[in-house]
Amino acid sequence: MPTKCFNCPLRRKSIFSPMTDDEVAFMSRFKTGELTVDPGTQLLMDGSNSPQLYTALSGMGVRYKTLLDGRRQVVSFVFPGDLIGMQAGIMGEMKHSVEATTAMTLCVFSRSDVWNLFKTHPSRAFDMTWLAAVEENFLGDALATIGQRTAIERISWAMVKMFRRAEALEMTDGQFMPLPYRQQDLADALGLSLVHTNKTLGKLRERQLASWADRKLHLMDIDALARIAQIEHEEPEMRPLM
Amino acid sequence: MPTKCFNCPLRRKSIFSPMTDDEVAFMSRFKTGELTVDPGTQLLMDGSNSPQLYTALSGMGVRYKTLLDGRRQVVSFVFPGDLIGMQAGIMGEMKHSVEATTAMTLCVFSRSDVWNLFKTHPSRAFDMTWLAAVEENFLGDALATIGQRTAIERISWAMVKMFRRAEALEMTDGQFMPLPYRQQDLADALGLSLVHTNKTLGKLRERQLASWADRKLHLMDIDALARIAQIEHEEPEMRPLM
DNA sequence: CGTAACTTTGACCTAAGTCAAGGCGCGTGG
DNA sequence: CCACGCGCCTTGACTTAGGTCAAAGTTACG
Repeated sequence: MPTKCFNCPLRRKSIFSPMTDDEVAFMSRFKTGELTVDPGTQLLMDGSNSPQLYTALSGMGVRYKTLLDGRRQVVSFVFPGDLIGMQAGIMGEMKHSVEATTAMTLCVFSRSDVWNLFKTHPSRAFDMTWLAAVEENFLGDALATIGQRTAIERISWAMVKMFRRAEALEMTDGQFMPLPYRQQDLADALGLSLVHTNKTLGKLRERQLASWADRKLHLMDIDALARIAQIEHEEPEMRPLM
Repeated sequence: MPTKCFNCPLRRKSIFSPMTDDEVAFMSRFKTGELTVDPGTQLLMDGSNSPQLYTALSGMGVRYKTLLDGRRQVVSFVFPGDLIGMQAGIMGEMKHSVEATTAMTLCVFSRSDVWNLFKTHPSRAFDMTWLAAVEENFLGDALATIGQRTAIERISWAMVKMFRRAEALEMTDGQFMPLPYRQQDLADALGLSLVHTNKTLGKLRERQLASWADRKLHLMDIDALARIAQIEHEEPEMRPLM
């Protein structure tokens, strides 16, 4: 039985900007269903013009691009609350693929309703654009990371970024958070080889800064990691939820 | 004397989706002025909450992020028709800086009118989101380039991408296009050192594929470059102009 | 209990970075 | 009008971070 938007568990998290009753009611109508998928499921394919967009309710995934010869770039990790498939919703075609890493449940929206959303609910349209801007900003940061930072800086950066996201979503438990990916996924996200990623993770473990095993990430010293990665301290910003 | 939107020279280019008379009229009101700047001018600063957004009418620039210790990542090159400062317009604060490389003229919009645009002109709001999605897609491609491609592939990728953009804007002259940047800018965009960028450009010159001097790029064999970069052939897609 | 999907480790290699010096064109001021 | 300084490009010599290869652990699972 699908969750009704008005008691959406995600919306209560303090990271998400509040919605008016009218907005919630509209989203309830906008939502066409709920989807549950197994780990490994391909949600969206590069080049597809999927008629659906999704908001991740629970579970985690990866977005990635593939070069002709098979090299893979992980573009970002999908966390609960993320909107998936906006490119298809706006531009008509996906430019990357999305795969579920764990089991996921997703709110399903219909692409053809997006235009209606823009016409009748400008505040929700604004929020959707906000999400696009947040994503653009993130990709810019990721670009700076891959383009300029060393391996240990990159990995520290990724851990701090992911941990902060997890904190905002109340997914952390003390110094721990779930991190159900493979080292290969992180390597593909950071433009490093699997072997070098593994060895660099080993260094962080030795130095008692972070350790990642059994799909759990343990950050022992997030400030030290942030210093290594040269991440400035920033308050978590509120963001909309679609 | 500022150009009126209804005879905007840019809008005529076939790459830009057509606008209704009503949309043009609205943009005319949305536009608060025109700005002309000298080469080297800082248009927007990381962290600023500039009250303005711009559309580049002519001239070229760079968007970039800077790490604490000064390392610089060029996020993208600004071409005519690009919307600048949407992050501030939507999220309230710029997350990168923008600098004019050549002299530029820009349409000026007021950030405080953006919300009004969403309320009264959903089609223009949709277009703005489209631009954000295009930019997001581009940054994803750039990420894949820096993360996965070798130096010669990266540079070939950049040249083909830029040349295609220039073609769409009718800025090319046969095999030539203006490219007023320094090698350092390209290096910072691709995550390469200046020296290695220079040597790789030398290789492309030797192999008679591309040569870049005197702020002009000469692409002798764009297909060969696209093959090196593993760029799939794609028709230039129409995009909105703000 | 075998096999497949991941992680870990060691040995070796190479693409790209760093350092340093020189060249070239241009603008400015003596 | 020339020369000196500055910004940018070029080149060569050397170094290194990170890649590749290969093999051995580990865990989960049918």
